[in-house]
Amino acid sequence: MARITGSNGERTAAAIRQAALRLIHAQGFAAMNLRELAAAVGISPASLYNHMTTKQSLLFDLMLEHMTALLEQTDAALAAAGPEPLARLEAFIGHHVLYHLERKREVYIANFELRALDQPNAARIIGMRHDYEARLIALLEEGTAAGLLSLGDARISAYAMLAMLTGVCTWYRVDGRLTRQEIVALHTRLALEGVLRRG
Amino acid sequence: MARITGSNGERTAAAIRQAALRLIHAQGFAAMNLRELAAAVGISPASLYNHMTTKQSLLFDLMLEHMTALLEQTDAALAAAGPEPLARLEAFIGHHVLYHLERKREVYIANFELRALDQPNAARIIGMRHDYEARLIALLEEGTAAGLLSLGDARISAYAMLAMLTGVCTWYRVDGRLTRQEIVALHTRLALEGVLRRG
Amino acid sequence: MARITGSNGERTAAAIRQAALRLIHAQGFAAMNLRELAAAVGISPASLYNHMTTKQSLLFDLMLEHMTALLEQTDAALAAAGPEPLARLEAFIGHHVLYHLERKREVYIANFELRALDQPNAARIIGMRHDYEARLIALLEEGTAAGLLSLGDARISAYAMLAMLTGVCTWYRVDGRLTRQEIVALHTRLALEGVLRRG
Amino acid sequence: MARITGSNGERTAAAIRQAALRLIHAQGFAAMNLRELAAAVGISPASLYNHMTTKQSLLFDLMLEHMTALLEQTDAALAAAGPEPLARLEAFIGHHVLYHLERKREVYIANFELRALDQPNAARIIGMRHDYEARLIALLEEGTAAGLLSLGDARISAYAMLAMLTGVCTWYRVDGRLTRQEIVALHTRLALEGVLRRG
DNA sequence: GATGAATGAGTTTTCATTCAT
DNA sequence: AATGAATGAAAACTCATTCAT
Repeated sequence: MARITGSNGERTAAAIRQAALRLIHAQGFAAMNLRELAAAVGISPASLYNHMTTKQSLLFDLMLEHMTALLEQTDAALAAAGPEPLARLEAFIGHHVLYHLERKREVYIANFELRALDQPNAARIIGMRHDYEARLIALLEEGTAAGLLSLGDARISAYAMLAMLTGVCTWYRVDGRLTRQEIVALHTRLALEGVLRRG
Repeated sequence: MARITGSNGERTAAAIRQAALRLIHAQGFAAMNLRELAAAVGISPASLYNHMTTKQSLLFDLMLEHMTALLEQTDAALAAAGPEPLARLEAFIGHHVLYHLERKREVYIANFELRALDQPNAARIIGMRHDYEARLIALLEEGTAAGLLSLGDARISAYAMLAMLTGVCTWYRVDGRLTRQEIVALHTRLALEGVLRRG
Repeated sequence: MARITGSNGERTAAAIRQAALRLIHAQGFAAMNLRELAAAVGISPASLYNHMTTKQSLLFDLMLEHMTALLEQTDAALAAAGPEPLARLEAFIGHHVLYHLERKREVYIANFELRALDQPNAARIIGMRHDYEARLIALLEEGTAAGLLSLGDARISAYAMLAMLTGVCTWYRVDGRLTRQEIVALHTRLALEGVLRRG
Repeated sequence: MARITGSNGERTAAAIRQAALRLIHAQGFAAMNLRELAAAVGISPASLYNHMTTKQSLLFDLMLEHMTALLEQTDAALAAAGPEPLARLEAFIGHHVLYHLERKREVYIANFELRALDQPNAARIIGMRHDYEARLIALLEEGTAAGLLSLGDARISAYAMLAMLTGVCTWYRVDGRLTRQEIVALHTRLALEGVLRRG
């Protein structure tokens, strides 16, 4: 008999993912233990294994889901932005900041728990991250080619911009002083001013 | 009779600190185990305890030494820069990047292993970090008051700048393509352009 | 679905308690290690922790169970003895000796491992022991008030009697020369003669 | 060059013995560690080994010294008491109580840390203890032969008396309510009444 | 799908002891 | 006689994982 969508099993699996995101973000993957995770979900440690294969695979699944979503949504945002280089760069920045505000835990984990991944898993995530960085580098090069930007070095500039824009994950609080739009605007300016070519 | 300076004891203690920096940076504090650390130093795990009290205190000592040095050296750099707001801001940025290039492991650890500290220890380090951030915020405010800068928000701008400038720790390699001076120059421009007031 | 009574879990827990009594009695709490205990039960050291929280709590549980039983059974024996002071004193002595013959290990542990308990745990057991001593002191005072006993000091006499009567734990063997009844009779006489008032 | 009596070495050795008595009595031999002992004496753990060979031998030496003194002093007390059986029994009891009041820690240790001794050491101390018990058993048998005492069983009576008389170690405080003479008198009566033959 | 019980391998830390100085 | 540093062995306890039910 087929189980209906949102069945107990699926709900438990989702709860595990949510709790894992919270705990890994708060304590780090190595410091999170499965007893805690199980307790946070309200099941026994043994039951966790009905929904995941190993602790390692749980981490990998979380990261993979995040990187996949990030790449897809970024491509969608760029597609919607049209062909103009500056508009595309702004679209990238805007999407990056918004996504990072909304999914700061996934982002943090994907950035800082890479070292906790086994080799094949790590390689896969690193590859996706390179893909992502490549999109920004390409945008910077397009802009430079179009005479709109001026940079010392496209790769290093891209890294610096990503570090800055990703920094929001560190301090953002949903109930903070600034609205998301203000944060996006502020960061867009901070990022763009550093690369715009001046008359 | 006093032991000679540079005795085996002191050398061992220094070797432990160096190895700990390397291992914690590479794997994270929770994932580093004391067997590994001892092996890296060439002593037995038990001998570690002739030079530290607990694993936790080792981490704290490493962080405290770093934050103390960072604050002292920053103050020295600002003192040397004289009174001019822009010169002072540039001095801060330049020192920050250089320090972070040279001590990327300490920096990385101090940023990402805060969660591994016990409460009282964490509070102390967080306090020092606030002191550091406060210096940049003050510089931004001085510059704004002097009509030289224009920012959306001093605190958020400071955070964004620090995130960007600290990002070098992530990818910097001693034998990389760019010289330190190039990296400093590149980041100084990226950071300053975002906040300078335009005619 | 509820687990059946006497399940493996309960049986294991009981086996741990029995083995712990034996080992602590033979070697002392500090000298007993959990490897030995686990081996005696036939499980791995890690499995011990499915049935206890810490080594310390194991000791406390053992002592608490014993003191609770001792107080309850003593009260039952006194209740059964009726109101006559001498009969009550004899009932106390008889019960004390029999209980101590039967549970010599618990008694020994409760007497000599108090120092191994953490402060709050120790205070609780010491309180129960005072309750027990208070019952004998009260009996001695009743007997004195009724003109049946004559003592130098009720408290010291009670301590001396308890020391003597508890001494059986030191040398008693189930297969020894004397029957329990003989041992009880002998000690009742030794104890009573020292306090009876004479014509 | 010969060292003068009371030299530093001897004083340290004596301090170690005193501190060891205190710590073993308070915590038990297995629970006392040599770091603590060294700290109590004010030297380093390594220095302990200039005055003892092993932790085990320290315990044995303490016990041996005590048992030797106990046997010698008992014999002296009996010799002084003359030939009369009751006088000798009283002398034994009086001496036992006084000695146990004065050296309660040695006594306690000798009684309860036997299990911590290695086999050959344990056998030697147990032998001396049997010698001591034999003296009381002999006194009880002499008294019975002389028609002065009446006992159910000389050995068990001796054990019970020793347990009672040794009990003072448990609660005696130098600054307590009763004088030593009162404690001796009280225990002499408690012990004798239980065994005296009645017309 | 859930779980109590079990476990091998590992963790940090302690300990008695040694030894060069 | 004293000690800082070192250490093998062991301690209590934790952890991810398994499995019968």
